[in-house]
Amino acid sequence: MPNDIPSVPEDNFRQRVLMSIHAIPYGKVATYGQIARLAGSSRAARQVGGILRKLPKDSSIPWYRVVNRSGNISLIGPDYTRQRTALQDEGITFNASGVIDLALYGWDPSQP
DNA sequence: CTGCTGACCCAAG
DNA sequence: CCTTGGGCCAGCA
Repeated sequence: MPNDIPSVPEDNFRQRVLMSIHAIPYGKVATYGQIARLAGSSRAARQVGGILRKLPKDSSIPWYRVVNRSGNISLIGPDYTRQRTALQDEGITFNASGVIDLALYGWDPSQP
């Protein structure tokens, strides 16, 4: 059983990824794998990052609310700082290792 | 069409 | 805890 979502195959994967990210609530974060799953391709976590890389700067999408499985920011350099600052502005805290506590700030789509 | 790439993830050791 | 190795799959040259 290879796939998760059989229907709506016409939808662009990209569009659904962006939609899923847009649904992340303020003050919460989601992982790349989580977004991939929500977009219908549970194993396309890598692609999520690829899409975000190409994202326009003036996008209304909260790209910074996406982190990797360990609760860490995958970006490097100035981009790392930009994302971290944006998250801290929403009240999200990092531990000494620069890791977000996903049990605390991880988004659970089934919870309002 | 083929091949390489990567803001990832997981299981083993 | 860390390191390896393999898998995945949408873009892009």
